[in-house]
Amino acid sequence: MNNQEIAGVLREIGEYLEMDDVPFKPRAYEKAAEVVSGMEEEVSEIYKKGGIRAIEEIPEVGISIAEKIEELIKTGKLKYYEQLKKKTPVDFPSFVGLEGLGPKSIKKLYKKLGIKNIKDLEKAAESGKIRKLEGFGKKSEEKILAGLKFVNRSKGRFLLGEALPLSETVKERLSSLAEVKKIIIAGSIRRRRDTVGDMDILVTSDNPKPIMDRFISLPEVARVLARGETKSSVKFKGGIDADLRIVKDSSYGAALNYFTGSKSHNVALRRIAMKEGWKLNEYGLFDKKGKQIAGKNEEELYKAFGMDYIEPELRENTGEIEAARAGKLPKLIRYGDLQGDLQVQTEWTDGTASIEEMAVRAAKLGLKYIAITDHTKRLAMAKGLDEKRLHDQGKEIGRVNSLLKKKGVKLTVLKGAECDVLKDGSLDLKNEALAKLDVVGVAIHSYFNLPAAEQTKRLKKAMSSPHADIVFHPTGRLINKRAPYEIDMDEIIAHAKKTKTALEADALPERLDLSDEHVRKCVEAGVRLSIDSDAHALAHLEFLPYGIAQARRGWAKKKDIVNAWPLEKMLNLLK
DNA sequence: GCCGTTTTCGGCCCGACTGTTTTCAGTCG
Repeated sequence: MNNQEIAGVLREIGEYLEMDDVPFKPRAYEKAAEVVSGMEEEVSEIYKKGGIRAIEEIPEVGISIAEKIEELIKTGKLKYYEQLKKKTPVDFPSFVGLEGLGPKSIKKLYKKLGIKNIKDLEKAAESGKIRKLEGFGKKSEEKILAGLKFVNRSKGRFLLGEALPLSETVKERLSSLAEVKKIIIAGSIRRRRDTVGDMDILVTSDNPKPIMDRFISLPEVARVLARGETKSSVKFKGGIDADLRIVKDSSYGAALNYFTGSKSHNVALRRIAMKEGWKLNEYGLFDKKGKQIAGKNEEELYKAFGMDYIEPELRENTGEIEAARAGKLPKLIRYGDLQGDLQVQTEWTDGTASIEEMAVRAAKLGLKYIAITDHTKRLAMAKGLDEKRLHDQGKEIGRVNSLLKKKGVKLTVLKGAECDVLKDGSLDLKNEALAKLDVVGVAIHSYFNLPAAEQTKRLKKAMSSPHADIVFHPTGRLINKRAPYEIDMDEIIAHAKKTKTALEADALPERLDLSDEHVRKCVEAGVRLSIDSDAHALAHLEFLPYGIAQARRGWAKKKDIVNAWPLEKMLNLLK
């Protein structure tokens, strides 16, 4: 049983308990489910290694939930869950994505109309049975029918690479209104999570009405979910939901902090406020007498808590609060800190632009060097380079470098390759060819389904090559499309340290491997990272900030990133 | 049911919006 399945059962138990108005327990199960579903390591593996004791070590999991997880792992079933399900046999997962229906309403619909799943619900709504129910009405029925049309479109999370540009568009459209004083995109987009569930927009104004009017009638809006004086919610045509909140300027910092989250970061701050006898909400930080202590801006807010300013990317309640109190937050790599890009493909293989075009664009973006890393011969589909063509490409790179020099462009093009890792872990090109390159990335493009032990061994062997400088896209995931291949990342990180191989934080928005957690482990282990665009076209060179964002989320500093160093120093850091 | 600078009991974040209500419950983030 995998983490998502375990989390699903825990979440459902929470819903059943909520249904019966059980106090506090629903939140406990919900929190445990959230933690389990967000874990990198399989709980079943943790159990295998350390038994029930190790499961109890998981945050938000105590003895009682640990026992239930143990039963799930051992038998694939859970008696407690089955009893709850027997009592109220509703199919909770089928209701996911339908707004406005929680456990209480679902229970009522089951008790009164025998509705068990979303199909039953649709029938009942269409035949007008719901509007007659006590506590429901005509509007509730209409809302359900309208919601049903969107259920399948809005499942799952969205790529940061989709949500961020859309949020910029919305921001621009609203900024033109004279009533808008400040406008900023908050939420998980501001924290730069690799995927986001929705879009949070914060505006300060003394006259919210015209802003709300404009917001709910934006051309991107498919449906208005709620509309109030200070808060409105819409669903955009692409399926993503967006909330707009409007507060007074004096509450800007508190509101921004509140709407940036994460939820658990906010809860932790509020706990601290409570201990001081203060109150923290989206309008400010208030003392016992209700007098505002802070809230105009975030810097002031954190200062009032005796903390250094915490960058949004760190606000996940994973130690940043303690570090900020102790003055020990890392000085994160900044968005302009990269000097080069070490993974760039061209028309020599599956890219669309020439070496020269890529170089000129990269220089325009302020980079000082790029490595041309086309695919190698095993990837025949992508016209992978053999030793001969790689040699020819080297000559072309020489020509481009002298041309750039003549033109006064201050950028160096490096010779490289994205060398394919064969099934047995050996590399696709001869050592003599690899030895002539400045930068060798190694990458897995085949046999994604090997068992973890074998896949780990395979990649470790590739990393042991004296020429392997960087592991490109080291998890192989495509977000929402392809799971990462099974690999023991802890072992890979340890081997990277031993062999002085860098791991790549791939900046392509649908890849973004490594995850923030991986980055943090690398940083703690002293393993260097490279942040590369993995560009296959000119426009892709602009993806680098997405990679920087994940590195920041993993607490990476400038010195942890090989391509944040000047050219000479960077080359020295490679093997 | 979990957690602990409140540490084995007694707390548990806080507020907006909606719809069906005459004062509030449910849902959401």
